[in-house]
Amino acid sequence: MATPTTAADPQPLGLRERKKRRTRDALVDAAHRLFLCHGYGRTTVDEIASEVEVSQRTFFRYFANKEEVALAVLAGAEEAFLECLRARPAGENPLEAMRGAVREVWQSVDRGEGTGPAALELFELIESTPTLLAAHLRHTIQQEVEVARILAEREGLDPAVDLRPRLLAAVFGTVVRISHLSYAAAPATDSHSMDGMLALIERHFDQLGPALAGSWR
Amino acid sequence: MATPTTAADPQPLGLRERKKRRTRDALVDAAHRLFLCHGYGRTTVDEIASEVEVSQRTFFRYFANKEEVALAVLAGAEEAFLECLRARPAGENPLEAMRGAVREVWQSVDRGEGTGPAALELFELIESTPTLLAAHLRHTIQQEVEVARILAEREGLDPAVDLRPRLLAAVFGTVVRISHLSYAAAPATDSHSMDGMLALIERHFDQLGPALAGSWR
DNA sequence: AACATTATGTCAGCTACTGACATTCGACAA
DNA sequence: TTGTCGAATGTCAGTAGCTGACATAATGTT
Repeated sequence: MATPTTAADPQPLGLRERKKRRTRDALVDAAHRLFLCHGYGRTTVDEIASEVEVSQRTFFRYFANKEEVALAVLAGAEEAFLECLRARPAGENPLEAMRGAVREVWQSVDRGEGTGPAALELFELIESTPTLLAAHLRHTIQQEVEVARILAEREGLDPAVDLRPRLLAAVFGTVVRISHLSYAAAPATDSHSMDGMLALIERHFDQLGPALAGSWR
Repeated sequence: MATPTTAADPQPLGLRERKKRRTRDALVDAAHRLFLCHGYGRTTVDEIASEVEVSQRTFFRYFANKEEVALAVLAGAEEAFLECLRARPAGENPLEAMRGAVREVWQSVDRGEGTGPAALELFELIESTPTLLAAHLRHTIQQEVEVARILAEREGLDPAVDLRPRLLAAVFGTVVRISHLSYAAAPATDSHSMDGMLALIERHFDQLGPALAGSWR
């Protein structure tokens, strides 16, 4: 019965891995607190590190740079989106699949998994911090490349030849981003929920056709 | 006749302004040479400054950061695009106006004004340098906001209410960016000219409708 | 020629980030 | 338990981007 190493049934994580995950989470947490409180620029890496009682050098072993710790939770959500998209039924066309995946992700956020409630504040922080915005946009287009890859595979296309996947992924990303913006910009009136966000995205998608059409009058 | 200050007929620029412009141009030039030769990351600001025989501090009086000197010529092209767009006849619809403005800018580049031939190499440098790419994307969306403002004004719309200008500007920016990418990625075969670039953009725009349509098969 | 403005140089300092090496801590076996 | 190995961490020194403060030099103005 008694295996020498503690059994690996529920979580095959050793003590070591758990500890690493703990300090990583603690760093992200402390960083967010400090960023939201004092601002990104006025928070030094040393402060974040000493908050978790870790050396600065260790911080940079977990995160390549200061931006990464700020965008960490977003990176998680992006990864979740990719997994949802890959798991969408093959019968759906590209647009349906992406809408479905976005819905899934926001609903899981709504249930409090992962990022939690600070998502909105985080968006504002990013938008108002040039460095963060730049890094975030770079991540976004990387995400779009991956999304295009998935879409092309679903449809059996070669992404080097057919540019529709890349194009659709980019347009979709744009719609989501603008939705985020007008969501955050809107006075915190009604429907500040995930349903509100999804409705916004749908609405913007509906405006896409008219926007591309010739005249607007 | 003899005005004390030299007359301001052809160029109202004083000696001071000319000198400033000269050193600024020299800095951009030296920076580009060094970046393309040794890479962005391996070029220090001190090297750029001493190349022009200027102190590092002076460099930072001309450019807020190292990225800015790399993206300077692009910023010029973006400004030119805005001016062209503002000058388009009011009869054109938004899409026509933007296509026309893009055509004008590329044609002026073709005539050797401003950026010149190094445009392609610069794009590759930006795409392959994470920091530069991030900064460039940030500039791009700022540009899109301004474009949306112009479009809204042309059509007499309130950009806070109607999101079509913002949406169209973003989609247009995306199409142009992807066109640049596939232009640079293509083997330097035929039509590596401004006409080729414009044709690419047109082609991608034609694919936009199909890409947004339901199924691709 | 004298003065006001403005660009530049110098210096000191902060912060992000990295390489190298020593140390400590968790994993695993005897 | 003990000992050994590898991984995580700490410490230290150093580079580079960037800024404020002040002195100096160049330019424009009267």
